[in-house]
Amino acid sequence: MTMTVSEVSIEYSISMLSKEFGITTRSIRHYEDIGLLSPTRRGQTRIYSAADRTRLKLILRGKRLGISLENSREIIDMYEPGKTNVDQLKKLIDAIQQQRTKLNQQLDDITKLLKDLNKAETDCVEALKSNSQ
Amino acid sequence: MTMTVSEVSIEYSISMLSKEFGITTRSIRHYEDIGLLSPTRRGQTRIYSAADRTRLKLILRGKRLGISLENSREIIDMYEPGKTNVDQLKKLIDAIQQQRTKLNQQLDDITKLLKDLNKAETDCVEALKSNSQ
DNA sequence: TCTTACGTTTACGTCAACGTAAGCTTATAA
DNA sequence: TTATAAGCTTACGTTGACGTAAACGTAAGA
Repeated sequence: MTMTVSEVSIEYSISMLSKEFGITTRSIRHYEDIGLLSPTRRGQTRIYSAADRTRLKLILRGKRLGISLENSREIIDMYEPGKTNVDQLKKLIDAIQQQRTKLNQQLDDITKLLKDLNKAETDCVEALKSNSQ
Repeated sequence: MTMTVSEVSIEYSISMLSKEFGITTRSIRHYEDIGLLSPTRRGQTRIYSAADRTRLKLILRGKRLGISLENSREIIDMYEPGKTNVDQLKKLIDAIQQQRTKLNQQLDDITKLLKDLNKAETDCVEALKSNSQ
């Protein structure tokens, strides 16, 4: 059987993803347990698509921002508005606005913390200088 | 007994702080349990100073950034370099740099997430428009 | 053939960050 | 004076996000 390039889609094993992102396979399976991922199977073995990999990437980005897995699911689902229902769309827009508010708060927190760190560092450097004299 | 204004320092009760920051008194006591706060006492009752309140503020800011209480303690302690030891100072500068790296990563994550949210929102609005026609 | 690597499921364990009583004291308002 | 609010300690419970161990299947290389 022959196969053209267009028929081949990218696939990832669980260990490939765990190595790429520096997490354990247990974590990846856990994300599946709670319905955040649903890779296809070849026999029992999990096969991850490029879309699955992207979802995982989004999950990890959320984690770095202190977003719970549960909330990550909601956020990720925002990107795929397969919901034609008007009420659901309005809810989505509302949720998006809330998330934006939280992110802006984080932005503010980060700039403040960075300023504090700068101050702390110069203080340290000063202390080192006066110590070496 | 008379008292001049300069003798009076600002004090807070535990419930005042819990209301101001929208957290439970249990949380505040928990932060004390693990050594993040150490208010003075009037009898058994906790009395919080302006400095205590600031520490609490920093803790909560850290929480919004997904920083653990343990790490928050370290970060907060960076601001008070009572350490004259050169090694400790160098360690501090190193920790500061690490924290900065993490924060910059978060900054990047946030801008990306905000972009995604904008896209998701316009998609929603579009869907609403085509739905109302 | 045997071991080594990678995959699987099931299930109990753990750690952080509190929640949630229970049972007690003290102060102020009705 | 009673009850209502605010404070306290002690201690067990809970939730999220995995860790860890057991017990097993499958495929490739020495």
